[in-house]
Amino acid sequence: MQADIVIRGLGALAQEHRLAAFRALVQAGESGLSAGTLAEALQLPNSSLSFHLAQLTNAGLIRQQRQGRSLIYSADYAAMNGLMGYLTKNCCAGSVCAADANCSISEERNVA
Amino acid sequence: MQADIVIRGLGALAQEHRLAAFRALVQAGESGLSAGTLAEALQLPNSSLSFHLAQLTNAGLIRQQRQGRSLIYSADYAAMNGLMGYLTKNCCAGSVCAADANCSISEERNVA
DNA sequence: TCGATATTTCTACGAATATTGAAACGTTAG
DNA sequence: CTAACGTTTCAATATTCGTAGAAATATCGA
Repeated sequence: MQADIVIRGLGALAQEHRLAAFRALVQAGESGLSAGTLAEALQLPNSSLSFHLAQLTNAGLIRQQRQGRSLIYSADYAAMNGLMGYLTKNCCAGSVCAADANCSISEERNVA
Repeated sequence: MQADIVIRGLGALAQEHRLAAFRALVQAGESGLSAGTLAEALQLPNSSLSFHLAQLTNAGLIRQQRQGRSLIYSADYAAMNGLMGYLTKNCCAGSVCAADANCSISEERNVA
């Protein structure tokens, strides 16, 4: 995991509606939620939500899958884990979360 | 930890120079680094770095402390841990980073 | 095929962010 | 007190983001 994708992931989550959407998708689990369901849950116009879902998709944090007329979105847990792994390794040197560092991906060494 | 401060924290880290600055401060430990040292390390004009440090400070991720003519910045580990805690609890329901869960799932499955 | 449904893309615009030289501010040394 | 130093704030500008109605695209049922 390199800084570039990490930054996109952080940026994707750093917005009220997107964080809410991602939380909802994480909670929804593998089966995911349709765009319409999410729009209603978050009280957002469809076009606005679509914009945010595109951001999350572009950051690799969620995935899209058509089911009939609906598009079902679901959280990409692996991507989120990668993000957490980077933060744990690079931004938590001092304390609690450093204890979990060896639990994460152990292969990469990002210097830049 | 509420969503609002989490969003500010994520937003603060979601930028190339700020992520680099925060990483450097985490690495520097409790003693921190002066603004000038950071500016040189990151190859940024002082005024640009100052803007980014203000963002990080405003998000509560770093602290400032005067020492002579210099301002020493240092990472606030507790804030970062709070951020990680929120993400772990709210955005990682499914898998590895769920703290208690299996640390061995995605060993080599790192999708960039 | 036609019309309804689900969703995205287009468009436009105000708000927020990033950048950097110049000016201002606090601190220290002489 | 004055000059130099370290840093921030100001000002101006360019870029990106967030929003939401309208138009376009894809799918389904009749």
